Amino acid sequence: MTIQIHNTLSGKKEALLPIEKGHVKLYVCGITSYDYCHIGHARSALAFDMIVRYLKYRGLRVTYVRNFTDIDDKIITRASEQQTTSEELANRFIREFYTDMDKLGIDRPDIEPKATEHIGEMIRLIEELIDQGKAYPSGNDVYYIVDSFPEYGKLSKRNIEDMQAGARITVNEQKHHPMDFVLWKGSKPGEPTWDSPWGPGRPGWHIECSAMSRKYLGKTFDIHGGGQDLIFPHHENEIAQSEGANHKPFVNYWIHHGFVTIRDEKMSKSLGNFLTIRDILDHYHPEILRFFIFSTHYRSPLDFSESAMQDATSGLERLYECVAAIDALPETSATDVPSVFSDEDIKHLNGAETRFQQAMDNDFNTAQAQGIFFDSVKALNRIRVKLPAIPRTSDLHLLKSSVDTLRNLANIMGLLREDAHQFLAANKSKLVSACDIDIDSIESLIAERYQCRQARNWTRSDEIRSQLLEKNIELMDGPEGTTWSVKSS
RNA sequence: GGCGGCGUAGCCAAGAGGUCAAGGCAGUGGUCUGCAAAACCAUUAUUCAUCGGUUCGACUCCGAUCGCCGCCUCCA
Repeated sequence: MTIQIHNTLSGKKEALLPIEKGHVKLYVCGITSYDYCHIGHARSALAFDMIVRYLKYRGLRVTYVRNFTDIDDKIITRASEQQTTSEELANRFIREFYTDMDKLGIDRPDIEPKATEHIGEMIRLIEELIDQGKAYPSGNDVYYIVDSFPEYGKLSKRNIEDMQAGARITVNEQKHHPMDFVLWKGSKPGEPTWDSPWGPGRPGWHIECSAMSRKYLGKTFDIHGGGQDLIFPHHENEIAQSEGANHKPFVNYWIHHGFVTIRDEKMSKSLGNFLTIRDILDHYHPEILRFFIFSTHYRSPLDFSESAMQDATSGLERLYECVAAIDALPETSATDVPSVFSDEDIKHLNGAETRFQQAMDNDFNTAQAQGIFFDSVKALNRIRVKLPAIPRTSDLHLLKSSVDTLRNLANIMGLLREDAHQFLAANKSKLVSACDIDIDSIESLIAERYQCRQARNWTRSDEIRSQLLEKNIELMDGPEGTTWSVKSS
């Protein structure tokens, strides 16, 4: 069984066959660093984090490169607005990016090149293109000759004529052809500049990825990824530059993930529906965001809403409740009682990892994989409630090893990493802070109710129950005493 | 206008030419409980936007229609 990946280039799922056996080379377009990251950036980083973890779990070596665009028009504009330099602004938001990524528990890529540290490589690549007659200087700029690359449009499945018919291309007298795109921009006074054979200037956006991927991964590598909006023009232009200069296929598999929407609209600042990662992390545990993001396949659109996050919270808590309950069980016990496992339970639990792999092999279907987690939880809970007061030791072992497997698989999506008991307690205290009552009052009411219950004073006992319920606090009487939780509205 | 994608139960979301259309959330009935909650058991789409076609057989393939979304300008 091989891993199947949906390849944007072919529009089909294809078996992943790395160029170098057992070693996948992956390049992902990272952020342009001029503002705080939003939930869409989180989805991107999370999707590739999951993909890298899964590839590694499947025994592959991965070299993962993700760049920072730290020079570009937006950065220059924002820097001047804030009366700072592009460099300071870009570095500041790279630090903020790391803060967010760390909170989300995202592993660092192996190499994180910055555009400004690879100006030389870009200039060299542009020179190669000019030498081959595929680019031309014009004014202070250098442009790529789109007509020199007959396959232009093969990734985004469009052709030059159709796009011109769209007539949304800004007129630029410097260009010989309206579809030609800039490789090097001559700088205006006051802008950051680098010396080049064409005078002082800075690189165009697309050239950095061609130059940096070639440097770190070679002329042809396995996977290139990014958001769906990058297919055109960014990735199309990268192909034109790289294949134009190298005369070799640039990338074998293109992976593009879908957008995060809010009320079914793409996030944008102009619509005012822009949510930063830190906005969300103020209200939700990072694993809840991860659970939410992985509840939909990475290529589908994902609509953010409070109620969707509420569902994700409930779902993740269900997983953690199960883990916490089994963690609380003793390690060993009597050995001579009969097992409470049914053959079906055993089959279910033992087959979980295989079914997980089948789901994930199929273009990283995390939504389906999550369903398998719940199947395991259901089996685990079913067994747990059947456990006698003194259970069979081998039953305990089987429960605990199944939970280990569950944790191990969930970890690929960055889930179930926390101590289950602590996770639930932390979530509870976060929720209770939104309620009109504090933990001490809850505890003292529970103590009072305990006395009432001892005295079989059910009237007062129920009074306390409903009194707390009004504050959204739900009581649960168990054999070990009364516990409470915050009711999800 | 061009290109791409989507339309599956109250909501979210997998699946895929052929025994029962995953799973989650919500709901209902039951077990448990002094009463509850959680958990467990049972139950909730004769049907996969609509209409045609291919096929022994389609929700899954093809075509058309309707609706929604994205890209074509910076964008994850």
